[in-house]
Amino acid sequence: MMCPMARSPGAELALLLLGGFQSMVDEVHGELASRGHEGVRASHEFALRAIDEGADTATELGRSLSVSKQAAAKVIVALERLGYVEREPDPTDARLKRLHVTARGHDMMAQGAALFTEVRNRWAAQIGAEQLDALEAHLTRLTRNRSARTKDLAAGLDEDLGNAV
Amino acid sequence: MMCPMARSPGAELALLLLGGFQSMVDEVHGELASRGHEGVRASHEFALRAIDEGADTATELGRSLSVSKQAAAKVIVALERLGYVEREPDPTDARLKRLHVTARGHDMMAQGAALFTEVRNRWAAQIGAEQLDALEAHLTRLTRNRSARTKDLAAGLDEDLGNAV
DNA sequence: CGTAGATTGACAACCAGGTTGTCGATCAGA
DNA sequence: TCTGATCGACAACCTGGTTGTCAATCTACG
Repeated sequence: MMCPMARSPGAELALLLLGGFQSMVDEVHGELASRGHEGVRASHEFALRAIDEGADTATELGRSLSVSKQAAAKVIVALERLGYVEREPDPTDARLKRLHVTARGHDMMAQGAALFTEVRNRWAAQIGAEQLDALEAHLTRLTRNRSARTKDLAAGLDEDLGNAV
Repeated sequence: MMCPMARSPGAELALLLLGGFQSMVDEVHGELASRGHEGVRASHEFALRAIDEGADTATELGRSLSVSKQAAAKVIVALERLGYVEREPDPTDARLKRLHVTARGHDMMAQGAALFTEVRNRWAAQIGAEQLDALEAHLTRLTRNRSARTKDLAAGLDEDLGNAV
């Protein structure tokens, strides 16, 4: 009763993976908040990175996040409100509103990346760098098939990616 | 643009962990659906297990899931609708409605556990059993502190556990 | 040209899964 | 017996996603 989900090694592994993810994210967001970036969600970080890497319209962002353009639009207004992106009309295509990451946005991205990597380094120190590399290599291999599947669909929507716990 | 979230090894690790979890869950639920258990969510499996392990009232379930009793009540009606639990008034305490897992519920639990373990075995076959054991041991260690923290709060609510992705 | 079809971003409605607050019914202890 | 705690239900709300629809705009073809 005190130990959640024993009994199935498989389920336990799944929980462990989820727990690891949440552990990292909590850690990073806590530190991020105390460095002037409060209210940041993991999805904000990932969306901001996607924008910075070229997904500079709502529809494009939705595509690269494998999410509807409406959902992408919602995170854009959040990012805008937080001061991480700005939106301005495209001079050559009046339908588009071009996105660009602000200085504050870049600061958040840099700090987030550094914090994630810091957590990763702490893990590496605990279990050994080559062990952590091995762990990553394994996870990459183990999820490659599915990633490929999901990526192929591109704007795929019959995958229920939002069903995590 | 095609490769999501490069640039930060730490963020990549986090994504890898999340991807691993989702990969397992998707796999299991797909198979579960094709075996007569459609509409099952990960939360259903975990809640059902908690109920079976003794959390046989709504409030108790909420406690053992670290969630409000109202949220627990919602998953209970879902489980009831799916035929996995039944609810009947407690003869000795008229406030309580005692929960019990149905035969169908036990079947789902068994199949779910078996499928999770099957996925885990496939992973073990791919990366080696002792490597997988090592991976689990590492994740356990790496998340132990946080788990302990979270567990201590018990009905804690200042942790934003729902912030995954 | 001009028009038919795609595409873009906005809006509304909805759903799932959480939250809080409140409430009546019930139990339990002083 | 009364007072306080607990239980389950209900309502309202938030978040992050979905679909459907729409006017505006581009684009390619006749």
